[in-house]
Amino acid sequence: MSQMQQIHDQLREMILSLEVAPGERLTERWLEGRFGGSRTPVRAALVRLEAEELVRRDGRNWMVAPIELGEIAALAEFREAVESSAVRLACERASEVDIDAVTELLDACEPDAPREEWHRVGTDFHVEVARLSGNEFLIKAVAGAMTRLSRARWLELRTEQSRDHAWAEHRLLLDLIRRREADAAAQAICEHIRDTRDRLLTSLEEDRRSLRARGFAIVGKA
Amino acid sequence: MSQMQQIHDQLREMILSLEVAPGERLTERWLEGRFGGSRTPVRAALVRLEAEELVRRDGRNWMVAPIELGEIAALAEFREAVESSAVRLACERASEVDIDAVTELLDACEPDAPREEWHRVGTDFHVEVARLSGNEFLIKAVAGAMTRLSRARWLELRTEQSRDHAWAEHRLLLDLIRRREADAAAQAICEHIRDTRDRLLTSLEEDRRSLRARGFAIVGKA
DNA sequence: GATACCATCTTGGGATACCAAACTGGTATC
DNA sequence: GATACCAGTTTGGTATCCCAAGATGGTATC
Repeated sequence: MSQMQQIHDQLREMILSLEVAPGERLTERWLEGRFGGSRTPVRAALVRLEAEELVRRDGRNWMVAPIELGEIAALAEFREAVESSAVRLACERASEVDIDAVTELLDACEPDAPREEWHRVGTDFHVEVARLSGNEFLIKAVAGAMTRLSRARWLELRTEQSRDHAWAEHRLLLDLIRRREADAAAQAICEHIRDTRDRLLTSLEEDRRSLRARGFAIVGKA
Repeated sequence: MSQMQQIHDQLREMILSLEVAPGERLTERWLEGRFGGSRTPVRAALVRLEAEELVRRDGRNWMVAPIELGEIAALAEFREAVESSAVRLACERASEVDIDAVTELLDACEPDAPREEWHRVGTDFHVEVARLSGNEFLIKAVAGAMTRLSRARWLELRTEQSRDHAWAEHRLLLDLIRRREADAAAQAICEHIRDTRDRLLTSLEEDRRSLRARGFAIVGKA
């Protein structure tokens, strides 16, 4: 694999895991030293990450994309559009075995699994459901949206109840798809998305001060 | 503006205007000579265009993205999801003056306007309608989808009737938005999208042979 | 005549050197 | 004391050089 790929993947991981703070400034020379490549692959990686909107230009400089509260509401709206359509198509097209595979994804998450695991599966679930639609554009749109939400979801302090609640919604959704109840499934996912949005916004708004103190740029208002 | 920007914009224009053929191989050194910059900005521009999926890797080489027939059907599905939601939100949120502005966009296109003009307005219309939703993600999704369709739309031989037909559908849609009839408007745009898809696929399938002869890679099947 | 192999050339990947613009800190002047 | 200005430093933008891998074409061998 090329160095550019490696740098891209590593920096991406650092951003998503909040190892580098949202809003933090990045210099090409620091990254050069950090990853041991020269500026050429570093810049290529930055350009790619810019396209994924994980990194942004601030004048002439680079910065890690801040978390924008206003974006979370808009993203929920977008997800409703895309995911409800994906779910409807999934009801028409998904095979039993493919649906079962997604169910197993949920089951694989033990109650005492580490937080990383829950976070990852919570993201992957939506992408995998989108994949049941068979439409590449819907899949990519969902994957992109979940990436954008990833850091906010990580910051959300999740109680065991709210986690169980979300998982119950996931299982309900899969059941509806399996029974090919398109309208109900679409409605279920829309409600789930709105639930998530509300929990995220409440949580971030509450913790905004302390997150700022950790150097995280949480900007805008819901 | 930086050279990278210039090269990016120029090459993008060349691709969208079919000045370079879909599927054509691009070498960094050729672009270097063509645009008068060095390889560094050329490569940065290519990476950006790759992110927009106008350019693609073919092994280690670069190529102009081919036109894929299978993509057109999937894109129509995606557009239905995104644009119908955008239109519904537009019915809730768009101001009269904003709707009027989009109407003027259509009116500005004289019957004897050059083909480029019709093509551009036909694309912009959908983006501007999406803009009425006020949701950045929906706007970007529509803009991206229209970009992906741009070259296929250009290749379509359009009769004056089919052009008038499309324009009538556009006007109908705006009227429905103005009257805040969300369901009807959403249905109208879905029908319009399906009409467009059918016309595109028919046209491309028919002309496939001659387009191939011009060196255009039209791959896959609908 | 076909095929396997080798020299050569092309091409993208990466490293580095240089430049210009922006920022920083300090100083001198009002 | 405030402000305007200047030198030094940092940083991204660009050009260019080197390298390894892959493509090419020609030749020798069977």
